[in-house]
Amino acid sequence: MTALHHLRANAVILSVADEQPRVMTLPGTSALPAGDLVDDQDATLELALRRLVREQAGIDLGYVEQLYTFGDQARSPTGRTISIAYLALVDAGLAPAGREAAWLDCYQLFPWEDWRSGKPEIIDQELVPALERWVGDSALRRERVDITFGLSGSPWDGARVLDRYELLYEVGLVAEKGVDSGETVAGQVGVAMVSDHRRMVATGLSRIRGKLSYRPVIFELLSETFTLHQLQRVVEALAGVRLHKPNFRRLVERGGLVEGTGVAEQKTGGRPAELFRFRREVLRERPAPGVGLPSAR
Amino acid sequence: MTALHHLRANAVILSVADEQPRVMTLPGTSALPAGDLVDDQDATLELALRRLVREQAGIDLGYVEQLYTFGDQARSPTGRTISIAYLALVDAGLAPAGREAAWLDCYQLFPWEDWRSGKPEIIDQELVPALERWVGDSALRRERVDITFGLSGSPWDGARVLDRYELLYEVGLVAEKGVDSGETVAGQVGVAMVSDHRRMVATGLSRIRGKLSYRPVIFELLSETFTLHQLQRVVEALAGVRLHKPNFRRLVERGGLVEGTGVAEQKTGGRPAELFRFRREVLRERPAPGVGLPSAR
DNA sequence: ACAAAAGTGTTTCGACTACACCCATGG
DNA sequence: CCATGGGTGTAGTCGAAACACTTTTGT
Repeated sequence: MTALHHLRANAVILSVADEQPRVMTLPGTSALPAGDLVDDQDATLELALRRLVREQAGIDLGYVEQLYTFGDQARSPTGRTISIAYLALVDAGLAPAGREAAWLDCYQLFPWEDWRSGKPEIIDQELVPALERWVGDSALRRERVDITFGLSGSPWDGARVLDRYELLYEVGLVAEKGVDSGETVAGQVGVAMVSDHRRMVATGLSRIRGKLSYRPVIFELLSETFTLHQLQRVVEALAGVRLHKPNFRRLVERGGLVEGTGVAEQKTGGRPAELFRFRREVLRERPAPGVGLPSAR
Repeated sequence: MTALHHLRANAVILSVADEQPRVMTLPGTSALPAGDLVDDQDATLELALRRLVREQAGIDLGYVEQLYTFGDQARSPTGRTISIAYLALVDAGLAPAGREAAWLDCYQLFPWEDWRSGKPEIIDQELVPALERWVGDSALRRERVDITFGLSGSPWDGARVLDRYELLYEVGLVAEKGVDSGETVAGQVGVAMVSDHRRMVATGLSRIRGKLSYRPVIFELLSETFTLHQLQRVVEALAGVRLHKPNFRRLVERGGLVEGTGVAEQKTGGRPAELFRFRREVLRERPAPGVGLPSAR
């Protein structure tokens, strides 16, 4: 009656260090922290995940949300594997590294997602030609590629990280496809991860890019106090775009998202900067407080 | 090593008829279509859900997205029950009813969510007094209640359907809590459903209310052509608020979301209205096309 | 005629953008 | 001094909100 299902939990743990978004992996692997959900010692799935990460990586997670449940993998004789993926955000200052945890640069996984120094070359040099071949004269494929990669006059939508990964997967441009199907295609892009872990990271990046503009999640990645410059750099790292400094300052200050502490940070490389902190009251004042990226509408 | 997990899929199937949002249930019950995921005959979980709904309710779903995976229920000796909930939207015109499927008014489940005729009386008459008692002098509870229910000057955020249900659950104001814990509290609100199905519907309503303003999902609930009045009524039904007619028209037309067909609908009760259709090209033009509700930022 | 619903014009308001510019510190 | 980053002013643009109003049908 009830079949055996292999149930796993996976953790996409993100932080930003040195202006790079990065995801936690198990040292020496390209695998996310993950484990079987074998018993019922935890009251909730989220608590099970927290325990799992504590045991595997020695870190107590703060912000955690459920990401997505993946169940489409190749089947095993004992039944389908179901993976419940969670997204966690940690302050780079508190994030461990070394024997227990390693960190992988997200833009090594998705080089086409970092537009901070302009349009990534890989798009026009490698992705577009391959995508064009795949499109052929299919109008459906044409529309999908245009929307997903912002071609033919469509705008680039930073939050479509997952759509882009999935399209590249279908086209055969990412290594996992070759691994899965046994065949290898020339010109694969980005660093691969085991199983469908890169898809999970793409899901996480999509989620947080979308959420930046309507929830103050960004402060989960920063210490208690920070300069506006640091805040801006972290937002830029995640969003993958450069922002206009004077306007960014006003948006977060006038938006009531932060408040000055009166204390100044000295080691800025220039004039000392005031330290700010997240202004919690904003949650009571505005329905959807976030940092507001260009074309968030 | 691997434990037995009871894995189920649940379907929150929404449509709007007679200006009321409603959710599909199995006839004679207050249960969502659901079933065990027992074998691997389906390539993906979503396909398994589609088959399940076809078999149980005799309907082929169109728009489907994964909602959330619930796993916190009371445990059984054979292991935890994991429920993967999906959200589906169907055009009221195509939706069946009768022996195979019944429909339950969403605002019977959540009477406090329908603000189309002003603030629902149940809020001030029943919810607020009970919530105030629960708050006591806890600042944490105070903040949570204020944000969730828009008290003490905080704005009402339509998309927080789930937050509100979960808070009422914790406070003991919804019947499921009594069912689960064996105790009953006086003054429970809204129609209950079996197990955690009402929570799933709340999750679905939250999701779609949030999505209305940045994805053109509303058209999944309408037939091929419609008057702007019909469109507005469906949006209002889901969002639970009245909208300003002239501005609504312009928002969807100038926003490129719809285009006129030149054909007129006669039976409007007044002047004939032009029939419109969804303008698919908007997907190529704008990053996040939606209907734009008041205070969507 | 009048009710009911469709549909248009115009003004105001506020949010975000872009551009130009000044300030304070370290080397 | 000048490089680096901190920080401010202001004008323009665009979309949304509010209000007043006209048009076309059925009864």
